[in-house]
Amino acid sequence: MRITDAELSVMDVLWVEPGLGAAEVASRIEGKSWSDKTVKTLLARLVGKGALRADQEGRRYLYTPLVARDEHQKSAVGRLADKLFGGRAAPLVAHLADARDLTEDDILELEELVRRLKDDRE
Amino acid sequence: MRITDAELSVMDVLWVEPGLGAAEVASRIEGKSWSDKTVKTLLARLVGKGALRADQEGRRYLYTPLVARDEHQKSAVGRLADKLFGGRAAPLVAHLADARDLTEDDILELEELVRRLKDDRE
DNA sequence: TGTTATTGCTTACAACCGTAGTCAAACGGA
DNA sequence: TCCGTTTGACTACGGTTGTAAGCAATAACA
Repeated sequence: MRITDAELSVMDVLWVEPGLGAAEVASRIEGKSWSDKTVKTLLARLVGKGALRADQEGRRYLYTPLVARDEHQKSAVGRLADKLFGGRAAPLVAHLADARDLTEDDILELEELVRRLKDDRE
Repeated sequence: MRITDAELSVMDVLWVEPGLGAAEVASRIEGKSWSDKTVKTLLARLVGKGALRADQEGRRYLYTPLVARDEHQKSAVGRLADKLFGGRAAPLVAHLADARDLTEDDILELEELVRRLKDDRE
């Protein structure tokens, strides 16, 4: 399931705080100056494509993600790897290192991650 | 500059073999059964957005990338990192490892990459 | 020389996306 | 009870994307 950029802003809110109503979601969107109508449209589209559940509560709905953020991140990264790098991981990471200056911590984290990957494999 | 999925198929051909004419590009596209009209439209759009150069040769054009594949990969990966991971590299790689089973070789390559990153930094 | 194939240019068109307006029902307060 | 406010449903509308058709010029072939 493809979640568009605009929709992602909405999901970001609900991943952090599930079960909000439309107005609450709208008020928590950062960086955009969207009309609440816009947010409602996005909510409706997300419900339509099965990314959110809408539970009626009185005369409004509370929205909850059906797709975990984790899952979405995973599938988006996987798609990019396939599309641009024939599914190969190392070149992707190399380009990432090039695109974003990695901090000391990033590198340590990566090191640890690679160590874990190696261990898991044995 | 954003290159769409369909456009990417065209770029992929020209990155491997620059300076082809429209018909040649069309014949080298893999995995799609596109009319040559479709390929021409995509070529024109790519020229329009400055991703390709069109050099007239007789009554046709030869197309050559103006954007290096490398540059495109880098910016796409960077965009994804920003959009989904707040620009942080390590979680992206972790999700990648989760999304695609890494081979022994992938892991060794990653290890080598991390080593190089560390060395560069000192 | 008349016809066919090729090429680029222009146009099309439905689906999707970002952004939002209109409308009607219902609730909450004066 | 009347009115503004909130909410969801429906509709809109220009731009982008995927996919392609139509047309006119020209090159190639019979």
